Amino acid sequence: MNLRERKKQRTRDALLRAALELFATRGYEETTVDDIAAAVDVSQRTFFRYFAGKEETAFYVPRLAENQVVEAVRVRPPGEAPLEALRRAVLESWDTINETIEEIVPVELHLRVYRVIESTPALLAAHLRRATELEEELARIIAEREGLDVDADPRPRIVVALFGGVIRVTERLWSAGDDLTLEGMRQLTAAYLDQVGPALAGNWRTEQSP
Amino acid sequence: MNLRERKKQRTRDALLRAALELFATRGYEETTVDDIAAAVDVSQRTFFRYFAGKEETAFYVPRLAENQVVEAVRVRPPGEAPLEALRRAVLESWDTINETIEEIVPVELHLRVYRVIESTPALLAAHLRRATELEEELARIIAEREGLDVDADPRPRIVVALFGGVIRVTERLWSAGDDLTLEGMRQLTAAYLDQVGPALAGNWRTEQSP
DNA sequence: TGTCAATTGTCAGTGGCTGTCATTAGCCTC
DNA sequence: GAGGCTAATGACAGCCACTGACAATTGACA
Repeated sequence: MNLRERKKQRTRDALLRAALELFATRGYEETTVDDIAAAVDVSQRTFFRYFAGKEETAFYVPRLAENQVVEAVRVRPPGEAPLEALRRAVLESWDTINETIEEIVPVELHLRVYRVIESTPALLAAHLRRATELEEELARIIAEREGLDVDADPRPRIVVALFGGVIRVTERLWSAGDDLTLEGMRQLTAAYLDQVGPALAGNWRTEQSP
Repeated sequence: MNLRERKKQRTRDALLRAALELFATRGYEETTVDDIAAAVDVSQRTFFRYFAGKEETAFYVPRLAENQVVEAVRVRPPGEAPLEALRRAVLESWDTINETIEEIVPVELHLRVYRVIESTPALLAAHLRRATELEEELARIIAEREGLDVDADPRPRIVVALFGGVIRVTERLWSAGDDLTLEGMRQLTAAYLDQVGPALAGNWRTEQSP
């Protein structure tokens, strides 16, 4: 790796870290791109040469996690039912996500930024859009597993929509709660996915939820 | 109603219509607030006194439709299963949405704008965020119907997440297709909601989807 | 070492959006 | 119906995200 390449890498890392640190402490809207650039001592223009926009820095780490989930789903044995495959893939990939994140920024910082994403309208909106793109990708993978055509059979997209919906609900509840650890998120997700069956079964009033 | 009030109403309507017309023909990003203001012959500042932002104009009509759906769910007889109540509420309220829209703008214009929303990243993101807020509201209504506590029992949110997910899928498919009528949307939604059961049932490979 | 190409900084400009203040226009009372 | 009051508007200045263009710098490589 060149000196040039190394320098670029260092600038990129520095910008990313400075941005996330500022978002986590001061808030997203309260942080200007000039602030970030100044923290790393480069021009504002240089920031935009590394990131397409302020948003991109906030979603850099989450994107890594998402990619990992997609890979995990791809690798699931084809015998499993779709929802089961999705369930195992998330829970499993979150067991190893820690290291992936820590290579870039402290996990603790990432979790604080995650909370900022959930509580900042503009970021939440962007997050949800990314999520639907992810769902489309997952639907295609599921369809392929089952030997179906995504555009002809609604079922892959429906299952993925259900799954994605549950994930979003847990994300929101987790970020609003006070157990802001990866383990807490994992448990909440597992618990909610366990409730999918009961939620879709007959009469709720006859049986209490655990 | 005052002359003053009437004038305000006319300005608001004119701004809204001008905005939607421009979005539908030229595109959202290609339309500046100055363009909209100029079309109505008011200052840009005045535009921002009527609407919080450019986005708000794009979502004015959709918000009317959403409110109608929420009301329809509220009014559903408590005997119905949650998912069934949601299903009937949407399909039913879409039967009468036509008139509600036409009071503000031509339905045809609204449908064109809707397509712009789905194909413009920034608008799609905002739309999805609004949708999750709507889902939260629906979850509370469902919970109340069933005599449950939304924050203690995951099932209301899960059902609503599934429902919302299916709606989003159909919205996307509809706007990407070529039958851009309310009736087409209605049928697509009904068809997809009918597939929820099959999608969640056992082995997809044994039974073909209709 | 000198040449070439990539990286960066500077500057100017656009578009969304906000605060401020003076002007205008409808409203209401005497 | 004149005049004072208040709400609506316009004009202006400014912030922030983002982009294009061009010049200056800096690493790469012969």
